[in-house]
Amino acid sequence: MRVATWNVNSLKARVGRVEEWLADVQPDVLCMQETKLSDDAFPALTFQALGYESAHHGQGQWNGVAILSKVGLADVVANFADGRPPDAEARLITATCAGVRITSVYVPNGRSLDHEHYRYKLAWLARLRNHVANNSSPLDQVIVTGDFNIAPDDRDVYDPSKMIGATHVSPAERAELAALCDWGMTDVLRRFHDQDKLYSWWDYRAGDFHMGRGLRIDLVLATAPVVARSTFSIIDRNARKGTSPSDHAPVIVDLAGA
DNA sequence: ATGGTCGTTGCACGA
Repeated sequence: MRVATWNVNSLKARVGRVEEWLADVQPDVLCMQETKLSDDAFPALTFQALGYESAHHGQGQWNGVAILSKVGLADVVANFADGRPPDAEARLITATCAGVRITSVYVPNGRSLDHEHYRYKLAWLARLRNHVANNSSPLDQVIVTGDFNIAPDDRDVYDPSKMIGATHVSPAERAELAALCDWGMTDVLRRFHDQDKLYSWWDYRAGDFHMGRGLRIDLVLATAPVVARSTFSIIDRNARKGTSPSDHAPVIVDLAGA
């Protein structure tokens, strides 16, 4: 079973690239972020023609998350399932695919440490942890994947000195991510690759992709039963090349068995 | 020299 995540930065602008990539890589499950579509505008038929069921939680213009699956898509829950008023922004969707409870997340960017949006980011991360802990056990097969807008470690940053005082690396947001991992999840790519310079996002400007200036902020977190099945993981940086790419590359994880 | 692009929308702003 091949599971992938990709922040597509507008599915309307990217649907051709996504179709091409699906045909090439053949994931069983693809979690997408930043579809920037209303549910009405989501191209479900396009994905159905490629053999995928889909679930989308969108708001139009901004945000928007989706899950595509060839291996079943059950018990779909849009937004948080914690009994509190729903988050105003469309940033997570959860479904069960072949026995794995999978959440596609688009964590708030934060903008800057002194911005209201950064407080929203931290509160959102705490709520995500609560959502996961209250709806699943670390002994279950659980994946939380997407654009976390957090670089877990300085290895995941092209130049840590340029990120001092910035979002994506602050101790508070890294602590939130660590707390989710402490609950029982592992950053799967790091089970297979220890080295630095593995990035999943590069700014469109200044030739950052070509110059190797990126961040690893798109993560696949999984509980131990999923990690035990994992056989391979890679960031597909080829998908960042060519005409009209997203500014993010997909991250792929392969699992043994169904 | 501290820029640079893309997406949304609409002539600015978010990432």
